[in-house]
Amino acid sequence: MIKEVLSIHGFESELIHEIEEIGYLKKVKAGDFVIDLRVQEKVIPFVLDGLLKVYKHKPDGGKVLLYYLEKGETCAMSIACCIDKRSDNIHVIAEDDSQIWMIPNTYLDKWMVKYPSFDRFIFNVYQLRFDELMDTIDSLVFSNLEERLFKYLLNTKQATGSFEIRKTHQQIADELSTSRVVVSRLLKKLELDDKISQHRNCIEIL
Amino acid sequence: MIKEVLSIHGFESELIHEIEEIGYLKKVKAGDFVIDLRVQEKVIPFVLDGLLKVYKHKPDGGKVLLYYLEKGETCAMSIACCIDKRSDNIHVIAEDDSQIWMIPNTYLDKWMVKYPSFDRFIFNVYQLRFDELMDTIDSLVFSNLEERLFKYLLNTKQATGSFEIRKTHQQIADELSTSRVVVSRLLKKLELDDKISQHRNCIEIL
DNA sequence: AGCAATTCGTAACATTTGTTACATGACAAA
DNA sequence: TTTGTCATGTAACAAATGTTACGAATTGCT
Repeated sequence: MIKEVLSIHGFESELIHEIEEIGYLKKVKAGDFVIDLRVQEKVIPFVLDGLLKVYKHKPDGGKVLLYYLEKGETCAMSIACCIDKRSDNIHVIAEDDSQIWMIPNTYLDKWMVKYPSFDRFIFNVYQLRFDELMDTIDSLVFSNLEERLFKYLLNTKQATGSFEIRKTHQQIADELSTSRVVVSRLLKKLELDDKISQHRNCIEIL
Repeated sequence: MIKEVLSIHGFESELIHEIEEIGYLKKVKAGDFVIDLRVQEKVIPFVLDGLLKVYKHKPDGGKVLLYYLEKGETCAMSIACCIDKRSDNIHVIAEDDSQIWMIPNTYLDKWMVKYPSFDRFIFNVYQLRFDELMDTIDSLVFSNLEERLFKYLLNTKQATGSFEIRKTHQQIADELSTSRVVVSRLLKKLELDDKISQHRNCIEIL
């Protein structure tokens, strides 16, 4: 499983071997905390299977979904935090049951120097997340909530690979950092516009 | 001038030499376009002197300030765009009269492979801008306009090194992607709270 | 069936932000 | 000084978003 996922990135076999040696497997259930960068030890999560969510949050409890982490991906936030030794207000939660290969941060620097493929990989991770953050900013500045909500639904469809999104209005409100009532109101509007259809605990994208 | 600025980053002397050979100086006046990533050729701007602003904008004309570029800094957006060959909706405008060393994008990849210090430098640029984008998202999601405006003023004070901000309400509105009337309203509020004092074309931070 | 908990719909209202219109004051050029 | 332009203040209103409250529908459990 690990070999298969790692080989996608064209890592040297020696690097793959090291990653196998040094990392460890973590299995989580949907909804579990994977990493809380405030308190836990610094590790890089490497998604072997499942789906994770990366949030930015405030001390007081408010939070907003930044992006999904799919199979084979890893988290630029974690890397940024590890390298800077900063404790940013980021946490990672499992969206589905997932398997994650955890790599202690102390090996990052070494591997970047030692393995060109790893250096390249980290660079690409930054590129990818940079793009996503730019899209996020775009939505936040230039879109109203209705558009932002719809983009969120499309994004979730993309990440889960399903036209049916099994979430409550409250959960969606949490991910967009707004209130349940507002989400209900806007979803109703989207439904009237025939962009979605709603069932209990489930939104279908048309 | 170039040598002095480049040496801050601990570049190898051979790299400095290459940068001197291949780049070229561009002088701009306050308000000038430095780069429009939609149309112009791909280059990396390296600020020798002055102050630049990096915007994200929409096709229809709306725009928002992402961050300032100070002396010795360069732009992660430009790099991301160059490497991806993407045309992101980014442009760079001079805040003050500035001198910029322009480096054609074709040398980026080469130098990253050839010079460890350059690879490291690019990596650090990403780190730095990542942080700024995270702060921007933080403000957009968790703050109201008044807070966002005040943070903007503090940020500008930081970048310019002056307690006096010589901008009109309209200019500020453009950078925050809102309207002049709203900015006037909120600045009045900040003035009543003794956080700033206002003069014509000038806001003083207290 | 009866009950409790969850989910969703909706109304009524408050607050924030955006828009339009116009008045006032400052400044510079003639 | 006079005139015209620009920057700011402010009112009145519109639209978007947030909040509180409550009722109806669904689900799961006993």
